[in-house]
Amino acid sequence: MTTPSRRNITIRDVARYAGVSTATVSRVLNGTSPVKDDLVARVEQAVTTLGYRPNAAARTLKTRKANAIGILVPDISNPYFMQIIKGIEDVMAQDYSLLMASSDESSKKEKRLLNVLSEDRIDCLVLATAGGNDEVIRAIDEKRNPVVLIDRLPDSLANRMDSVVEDNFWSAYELVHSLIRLGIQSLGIIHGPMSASTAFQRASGCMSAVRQHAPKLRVREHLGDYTAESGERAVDDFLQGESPDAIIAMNNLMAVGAISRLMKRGFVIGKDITLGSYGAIENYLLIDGSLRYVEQEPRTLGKLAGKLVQRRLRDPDAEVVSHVVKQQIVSLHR
Amino acid sequence: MTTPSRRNITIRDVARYAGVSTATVSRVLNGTSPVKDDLVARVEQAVTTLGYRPNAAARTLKTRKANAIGILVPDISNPYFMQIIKGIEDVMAQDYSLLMASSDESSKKEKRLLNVLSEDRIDCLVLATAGGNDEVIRAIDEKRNPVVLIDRLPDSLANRMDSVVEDNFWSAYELVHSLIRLGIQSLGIIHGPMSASTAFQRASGCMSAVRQHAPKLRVREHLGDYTAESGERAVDDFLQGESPDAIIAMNNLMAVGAISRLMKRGFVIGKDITLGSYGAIENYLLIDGSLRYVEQEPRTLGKLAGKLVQRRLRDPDAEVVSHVVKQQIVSLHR
DNA sequence: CTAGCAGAAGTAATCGTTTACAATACCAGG
DNA sequence: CCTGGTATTGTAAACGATTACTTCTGCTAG
Repeated sequence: MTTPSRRNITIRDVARYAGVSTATVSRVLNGTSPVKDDLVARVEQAVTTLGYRPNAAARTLKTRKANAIGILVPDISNPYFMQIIKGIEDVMAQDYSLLMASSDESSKKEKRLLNVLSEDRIDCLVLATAGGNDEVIRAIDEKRNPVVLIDRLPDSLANRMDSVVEDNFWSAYELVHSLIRLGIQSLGIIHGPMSASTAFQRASGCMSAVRQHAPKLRVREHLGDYTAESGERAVDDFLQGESPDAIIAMNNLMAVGAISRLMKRGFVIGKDITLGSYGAIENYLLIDGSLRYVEQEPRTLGKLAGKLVQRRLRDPDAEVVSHVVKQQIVSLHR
Repeated sequence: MTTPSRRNITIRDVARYAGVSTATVSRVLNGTSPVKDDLVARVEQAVTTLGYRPNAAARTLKTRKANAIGILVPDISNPYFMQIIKGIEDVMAQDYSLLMASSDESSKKEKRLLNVLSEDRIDCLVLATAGGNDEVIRAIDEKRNPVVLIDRLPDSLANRMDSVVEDNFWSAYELVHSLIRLGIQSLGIIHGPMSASTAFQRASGCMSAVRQHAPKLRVREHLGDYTAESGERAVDDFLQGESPDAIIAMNNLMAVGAISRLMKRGFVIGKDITLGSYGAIENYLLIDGSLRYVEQEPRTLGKLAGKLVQRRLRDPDAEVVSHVVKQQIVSLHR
């Protein structure tokens, strides 16, 4: 019905109803200092009968604690980030609300969201940056509230704030290396957008493995943007010429796009062509064919980030921590 | 670094720096009333050099507008709800922050989150309820801020607040009907948890179709909980006895579980057994085999919800709107 | 018997905005 | 040159909590 009855019940109403002062009500509610049992009872009574709920804005204004943490990721519909968020939730959600936003891999949108989030509505920001906002981010971390970087770590921010990232270089290196050991002669690599630090590091890892272990490997590269569509386009691109022995996609979504395109074109994955992916693919167990991928464990990563947040909130001056988590290379067969 | 320099820049600092009153600064910032050009310039100058950001809590306290909307769903990692959120974002995100939370299909957790969200931190709540909190929800809608129900619509809340739901009964009916027309003799149905209104309505639809079109159909039912694991258990359950001609799962995740289990057991979907699902399955195009499902279009649903939110915010006393969107039955073959 | 103190409750200032209201300046008409 | 209006700007009171500080008990120890 959404009826009026505007003007909410305030702590004053409760105080009046219980015949005590607002200070006492506040103390009962927060347990900040002892209150006689009978008064406690009267206050609690009043709270429930009036249906009082404290006003978060007022409390935040006064205490400078928002009891919320912000999470800003490039693509909230990507299961990878979703799992990270779940991980953070695992650790934080009892005491904090999570304010989430998605930049859609756009620096501009990210900037807008960063500005909104830094209007004192959160206590800490967990951020996987789309890139291009290093200055703003640094300013937020220094002036507003601590930032914990996840997944993406631009050089200019490294060691200036807490972070949890993967060993992208190493994992990509190992992934390519493992394909090389299979004896492939040609390889197609689908890169992510170079504005993302992960894409850049993974690309370096790939190239390094090639240089070191198979300098004569015929490599073709396609610059994607971490979306499934760009994975499809990459495959179309590669299949223009002689089809490569193997294709690797530098994130899960592009791998999905690639697989779907390959299957549509009649390839049997793991037989006609070898496929590698940085990151697991949801429901991949449903597919016939084999896949080699870097196992990312985003939920663990999220938990780590959550712990860093807690630590940082507890002690704002603790020294900066940078976690670099190592991944496994996994082979899946059916 | 997270250095101190605590005490943020306030509107007072800006006013002082620009040599005007706080009222003028506020007016420049919000464009609420005309200000002479030179003052505007000086204020803007001050804002940028000082790096001023308004304090959202103070503004919310004063204006009673949080510029945020809350979204509470039973499972934020389910792509279905994720797409709904995307849809809401499409419509709302320019002007509002989205505060999201997941109840994990638990009434208790939902209640806690409802309480937190209703502490005046949002202007409107979009809710897919896990069930069991009808009273609390009604109170929030009446006393705190408007609620728009999505996906789930408990009877006791129908017509009391805005809603966007699917025609669950009809869709489930049609899905079963379409299988019956294939000439199946036996059917396994994997239900969702009856605390969810959708599960109940879908179950009714299924049963009604059976009664009406194939009263002699051998039906077996399994009570799941909308998770993939429960889909797997259901298949195990069904395969204890004589395996049914067809199995349908009443949501996407349970269908994923069922498919995965069936494939593991060597069934070729669409050949050895017919599969139906309420809701599409991400990346299903990757699978060999055919599937018949109810196409849900969650993103559209989210957009509709977003529009209702906007309308409700514009006019709190507008009459209650209930959208019931119809679905298509889709057949997918490979 | 009273000073002193601890415990419990109340008073009122404060957080950073917005905005009703007051004040001021400027200008035209008489 | 004064009056009344309009256009800007300023002053200060809210919004609803928390909390430093004050006040008021009642009790104990000297």
